[in-house]
Amino acid sequence: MTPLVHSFVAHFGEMGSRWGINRTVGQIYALIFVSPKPLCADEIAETLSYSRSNVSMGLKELQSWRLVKLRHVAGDRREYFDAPSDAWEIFRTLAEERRRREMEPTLSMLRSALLETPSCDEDKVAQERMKGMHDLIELMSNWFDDVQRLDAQTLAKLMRMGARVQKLLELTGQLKSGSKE
Amino acid sequence: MTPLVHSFVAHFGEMGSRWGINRTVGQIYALIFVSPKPLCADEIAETLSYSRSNVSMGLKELQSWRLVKLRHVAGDRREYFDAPSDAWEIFRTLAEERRRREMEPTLSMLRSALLETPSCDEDKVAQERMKGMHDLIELMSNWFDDVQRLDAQTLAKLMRMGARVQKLLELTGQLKSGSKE
DNA sequence: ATCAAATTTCAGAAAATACTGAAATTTCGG
DNA sequence: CCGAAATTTCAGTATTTTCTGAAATTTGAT
Repeated sequence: MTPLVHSFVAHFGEMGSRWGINRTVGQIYALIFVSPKPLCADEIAETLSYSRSNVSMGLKELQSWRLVKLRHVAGDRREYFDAPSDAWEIFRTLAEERRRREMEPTLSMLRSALLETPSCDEDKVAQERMKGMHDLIELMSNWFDDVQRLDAQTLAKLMRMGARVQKLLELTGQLKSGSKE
Repeated sequence: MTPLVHSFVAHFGEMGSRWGINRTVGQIYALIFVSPKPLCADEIAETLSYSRSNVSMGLKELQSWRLVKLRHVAGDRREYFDAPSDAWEIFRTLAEERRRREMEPTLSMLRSALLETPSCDEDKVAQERMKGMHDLIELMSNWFDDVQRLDAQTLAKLMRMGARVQKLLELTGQLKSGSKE
């Protein structure tokens, strides 16, 4: 590993826990991400000094996040991995997986909590707050879904507009009020 | 704790680790969030059966995330806590803290990695990939910043538009091409 | 300033998580 | 199918994180 790659890999190892993955998984991903060619488990284990089995589990985890893709090299029985290098694709994948793992379970818990009949004033207040949380999470979740469908270019344009979208929205409001609906 | 509140609290405890906080912290937050009145550390420790010191550390953590606010009750020396109940405010706070904790350190690592002179072809490829990642994170980071400044109403409107924003953008493109710039 | 109530700190125990190596299983070329 | 190469599983160990209780510190009413 060159010093440049080493520092990148080390950083991903350190940040791993904040991102909800562990050190090994973070480092494996970083290594695959910057590698010019697909890597096999042995190379990864060797480079990072982790056991072959640990790397195997890490790769499974990364596949479950859809952050690495399995490749086959002609005339080689081993499995090779590379990572999508398009940042937008990665962002989409992460957003989708996080929604699935971090938002959906809560949404479904909130949905059933909101169906309960409150048994006291305390429950009434609790349900009101849960309702607020539920509605926001649902809104965000649907928004993610919509945004997934935009192409990278449009998405980038939107982001670059940033707060100026507000102006656009005001403008449309005016247009609309003078037309249908 | 009523069964309704209990299930909400338990869920936050379980999800905690996916969200980058621990079980105690998740449960303390959930309890404060749905409580009709501010709670003090003793009440929380009692309700959740955690030690007073654990609750103290959990509250510190929640304060560092700006998810709970310190209150004082007249004629009582103890510290009471409540949580902002406006979902948008919570979202803003979370987005801002996550950016600070999860994106900024990586952005600064990437910035310095990109200043290095690549020592070989491998480094050249690595830097290209890092550049892609850097640019996206920076774009998102700035976008968050912009979005922070929008009021809840505008933000909600934007989200509800979802993918239809694309139409709006196309429209503006047409308008623009017929005007300045 | 005093002192009791409240909070925080921190060392060590408990629990959870990550990691390894050996064994089991799968895979695929012949 | 056979068997070597590759991958996965899993029980046990190591490490990290969380949690507690006792001691130290801070706070604020008197």
